[in-house]
Amino acid sequence: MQSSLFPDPAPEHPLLAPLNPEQRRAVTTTRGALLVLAGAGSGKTRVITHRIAWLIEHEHVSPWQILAMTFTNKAAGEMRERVIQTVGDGAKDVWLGTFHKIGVRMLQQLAPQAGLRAGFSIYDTDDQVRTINRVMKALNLSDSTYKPKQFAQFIDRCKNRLQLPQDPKLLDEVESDFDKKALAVYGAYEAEMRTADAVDFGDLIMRPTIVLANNPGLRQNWSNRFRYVLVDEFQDTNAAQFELLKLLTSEHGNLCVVGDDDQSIYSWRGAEVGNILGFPQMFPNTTTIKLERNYRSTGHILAASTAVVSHNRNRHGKVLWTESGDGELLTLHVAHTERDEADWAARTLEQMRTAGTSLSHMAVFYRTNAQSRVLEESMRRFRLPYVLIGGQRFYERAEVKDALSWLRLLVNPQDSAGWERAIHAPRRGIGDATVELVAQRARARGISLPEAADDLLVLNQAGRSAEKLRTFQNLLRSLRDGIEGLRADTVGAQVLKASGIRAALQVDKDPDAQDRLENLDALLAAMAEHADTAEDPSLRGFLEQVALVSDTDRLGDGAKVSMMTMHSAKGLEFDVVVVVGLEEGILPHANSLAEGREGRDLEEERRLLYVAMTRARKRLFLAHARTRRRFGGPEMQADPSRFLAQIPEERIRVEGGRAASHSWTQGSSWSSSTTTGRSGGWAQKPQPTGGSFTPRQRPVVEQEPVFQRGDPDSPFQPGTRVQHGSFGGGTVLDADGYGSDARLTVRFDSVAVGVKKLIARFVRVQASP
DNA sequence: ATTGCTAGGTTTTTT
DNA sequence: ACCTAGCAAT
Repeated sequence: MQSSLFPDPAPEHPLLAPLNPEQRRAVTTTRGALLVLAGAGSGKTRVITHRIAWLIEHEHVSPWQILAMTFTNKAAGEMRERVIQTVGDGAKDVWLGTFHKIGVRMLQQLAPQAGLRAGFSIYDTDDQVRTINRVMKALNLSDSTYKPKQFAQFIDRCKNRLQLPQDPKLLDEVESDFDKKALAVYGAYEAEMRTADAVDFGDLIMRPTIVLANNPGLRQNWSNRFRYVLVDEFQDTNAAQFELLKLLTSEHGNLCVVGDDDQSIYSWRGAEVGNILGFPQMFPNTTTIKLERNYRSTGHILAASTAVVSHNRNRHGKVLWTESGDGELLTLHVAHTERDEADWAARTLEQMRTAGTSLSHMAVFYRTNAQSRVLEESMRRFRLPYVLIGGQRFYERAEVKDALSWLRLLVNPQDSAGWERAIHAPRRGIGDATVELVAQRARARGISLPEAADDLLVLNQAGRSAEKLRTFQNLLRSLRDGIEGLRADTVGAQVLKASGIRAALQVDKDPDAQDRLENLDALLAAMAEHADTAEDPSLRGFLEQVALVSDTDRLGDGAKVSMMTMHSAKGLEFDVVVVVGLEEGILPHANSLAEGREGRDLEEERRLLYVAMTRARKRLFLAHARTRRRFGGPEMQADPSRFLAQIPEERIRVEGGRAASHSWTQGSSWSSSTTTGRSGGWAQKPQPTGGSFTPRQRPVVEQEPVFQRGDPDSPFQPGTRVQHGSFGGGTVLDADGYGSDARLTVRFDSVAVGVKKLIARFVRVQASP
């Protein structure tokens, strides 16, 4: 069916033996520009690792001449491991890492040209916002209607497109009041970053790119150094990243990009699908290879996910196929509330475990991190071990950030954001007034906060808290003097002690203080591990790692269910996948439904579901709840996601509650809705594509019936006869709440049972006598 | 200067 | 429901 028109290059070579013809071509086409359109589960990682191995073993390229870029540390780690497995330890010299990691390594070597000192700091989003806040104060914009985050977004957007504040094109584009102010903030922010010897995430790509672009000699050197450049997940590159790739391959043009336009889900971060869609035009002699054979999923899963994504108009278009059988049907569960949904997820996973699947091969995906809480609760209730991927990161906890800010100050004495944090960690009698004094001095002289503090002390203008400030500065200096040649974790221990961070927590009566202390110990443990195992065991190396690696990147240790957002799921695969919250407003997310975006956001939401579905190897469970609370408010009606209607009905089975689209036509059908089975669902009805669940097409009743105590419409009027699975028949005494969650007080007929309080969903209303 | 309270916003996704 | 920034009280 998909046999190649090209003869197999060298099928007898052991590296090529496990590959199909297209994969072989992708591995052996080493010269020039190569675009590999790799469908989900088509063996993309295998192609990249074998290609690297092929270059080294067959073409005798030195490992250090190969550069391989990924987007996540997970992907980089996996790839590194697999390459080493294939070619041995020689592969350790391959430059393999995330774009940002490669950016840092380049910047370390290009620091002088980039105007940075060797120990420069990497600011995270939090540091960035702090800096913008300070800049806004300086520009008297603190009271403006715009928030620091908006300016941060503006700055990121500029950097993703390689636009410096003085860029003439940027100046041209500026029109609105916001743009004008944002540009001013951007300029001042850059100046501030320079005084602090700091870079942000955007800089990690933009700065090396600009250096190479402005310096033909360096560009030549770097491009000659890397003879072969490979990029994974190319659909997620932004303009700056693509430009960097062009510069790095300018001497030889050996650029191999692998990606899938259907899995482009990061446009909000500046990714341009155009990079992959227009790649052949950009590199005129591009070889294009499509990998369309899927090795991962069952036929049903593949067909269902393909059906969904094929509703998108803006795509290359691939036809994935598989030789594995159809497998089990997909399952759609209709839950009443998000809690029911979570419980069902836990129960389903438990069943899968009983049936023999290891928990480490199961995952639950959701759209927003906020959805994880209910799921966690259910997992705990059902005693299912789980790992949360993403979410609140270890290194973002306040006490950990406090300790890190001290460490950063030791490596980079000009780190203003670190200084601003460290001076309050712990509280030392220096308040905002003093900090503001320092900030003003820094502004006036164009220097960093720590330097300005020294400046004020020398001039005796540090105000009331001068002595405390002097103690702080001296402490920093003496710590800095003593760390030469020490292990990172030794320094860490010293800092925790000398700063008073640990002591302050030890006397803290807050019940969480113990947890925080344990987190600090965990930080020290991480530092020790780093000192023992890392390629660059220095403190600087540790801080760099912290800035670029989220701790939860590692997964799959132990028999635990993985829980993560659909975004983090990209690149992973699991035997059993459960996707929850498939409702309008969640997926597609409400923010993607705004007017005037030509449906592009909606298409990205659809791709997100596609990514989620295609992670599954054997079983795929989908769920939506009929009501959900947002912001802890009351349960609100939620409509099933329009994307569900795009799954062919013969691929999916509806289970659980009465199908949503029937509930409002049948009155209080919810009272019997816990009966499992297939009591007529939307899947039985022929559905036109394009979403028959949109509100305007629904029957008139918009609101789920809500019953409060004493509500005359409630089917649970006092006196109503009900039936319970184990307690038998009884009579309702009182009802409170609404829907299936109503709390009932029931006198059961059996004297042994007596009066019980229970939840409405556990009883059936008996037919009227 | 620090603590403790309230109000208001928050939830899209991440290197 | 939860977190934060901003305010009043100490």
